[in-house]
Amino acid sequence: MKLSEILIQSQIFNGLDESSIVHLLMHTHYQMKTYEKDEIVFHRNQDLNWCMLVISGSVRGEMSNIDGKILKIEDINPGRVIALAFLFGTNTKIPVSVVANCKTEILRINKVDFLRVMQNNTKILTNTLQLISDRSKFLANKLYFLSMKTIKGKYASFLLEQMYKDSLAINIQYTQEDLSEVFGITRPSLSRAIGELVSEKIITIKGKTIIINDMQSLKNYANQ
Amino acid sequence: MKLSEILIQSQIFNGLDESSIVHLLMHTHYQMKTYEKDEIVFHRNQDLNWCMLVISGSVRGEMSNIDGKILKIEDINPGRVIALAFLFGTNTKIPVSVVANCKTEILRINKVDFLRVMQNNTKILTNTLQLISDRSKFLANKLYFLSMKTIKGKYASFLLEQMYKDSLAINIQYTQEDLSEVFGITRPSLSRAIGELVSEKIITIKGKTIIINDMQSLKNYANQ
DNA sequence: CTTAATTTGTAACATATGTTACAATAATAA
DNA sequence: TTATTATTGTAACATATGTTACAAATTAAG
Repeated sequence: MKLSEILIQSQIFNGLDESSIVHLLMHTHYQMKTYEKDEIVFHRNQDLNWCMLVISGSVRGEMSNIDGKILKIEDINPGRVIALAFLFGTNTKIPVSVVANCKTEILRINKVDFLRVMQNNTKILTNTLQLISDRSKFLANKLYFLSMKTIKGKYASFLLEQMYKDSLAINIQYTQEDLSEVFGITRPSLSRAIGELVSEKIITIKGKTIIINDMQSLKNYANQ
Repeated sequence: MKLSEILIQSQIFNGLDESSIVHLLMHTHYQMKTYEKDEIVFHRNQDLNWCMLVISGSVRGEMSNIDGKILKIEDINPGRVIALAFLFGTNTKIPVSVVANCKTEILRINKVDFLRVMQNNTKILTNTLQLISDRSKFLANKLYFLSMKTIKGKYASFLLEQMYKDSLAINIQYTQEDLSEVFGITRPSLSRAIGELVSEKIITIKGKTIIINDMQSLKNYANQ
């Protein structure tokens, strides 16, 4: 697949046609870089001067502290720019770490070059503005999720988000280990919380399927 | 004080001269609105379609849940735009509530008008980009602060931030009540944590002055 | 199908933080 | 100064979450 064909589907170049993208690439310094599974793309508090677009594979943004506690922020899949929301601030230190989930190809554009492109192209600029704004909202909601909810509340919110078409049976594709990192808690604590929801007869678990028995109580836990 | 004189010092119009600002105002629909102390400017999850610039007074951004838990995000003082980082996203719901700290005057510009102004003025646009980017970083750091640190760690970080010119004596102007809302915890818990830092001889308290006795241990708690 | 690896449940205990209530102290107003 | 209000310290207890360890169950690999 040609690079421009991938870029045409990216968030940041959304709305541009292929010829514009090809033209942009010709006048920009860029390079491709490949990361292996679990390779660190950059560390929290490192300076970042690249606009990095995921071409293939996947990376994750996460925070960890000295005690080994891990908080996974999100996965970043092809077509998305890494740390876009942090790129134009007054200092260049990035507040998250980014790690490759698997073998991943990343397109790197020099930050100054990217700034120039953005200022010359209204579409890219409004895309950027919208993307950063959405990211701020994402972070603010994450803040609420992480510091205002109990573990049962987090799991309840998660289930309600995963619901599809009002069906009360939800198929879960994440392990408890995955979820505990996203919730910023330990795995046994999550397991206990789920066990309590089951013994309160609010949910029933059948393999990878969760059935909601008592929607009202679940919503109360999720406080929504 | 004339409106344009205030705006010239605002973050968003930073770098523009007075005549440009006067010209902008002439071609924009705006209005002034006054809020009394503790009046709600808008609620979490409310739709916002205004660019709101604080002219005088002060408001605070906060989150609260059904159980009455309050998490104060920050104070917003004159010259700053409220919720700027959330204004350009794909949905218009704002993830925080904003409340007036005291009698506050706010300049409201219609969001569509503001978008037009921004697109016609590179300086305002780059200002906006930088401000939103800084806000994202602020939120991400807040996330780390709130979910990766213990209470003692939060207070230690707070003290280290408050240090001025390597002086080991710090003057605190906040009450424990204030701090507990910013830390997202209860006041007695904060008091206990501070008491422990004192009995561990890491800090000494003399009225509103805190003296750091053991910088290394304090930094360990702050994990930095 | 069998074995190995991963995932989950769970128990016993440790620790951090919340809750409530009240006294001690400090700051402010009368 | 005195009275009032705001702030802080603190105790006793409740609850939520972390820690460690291991067995049971499930899934993947040979």
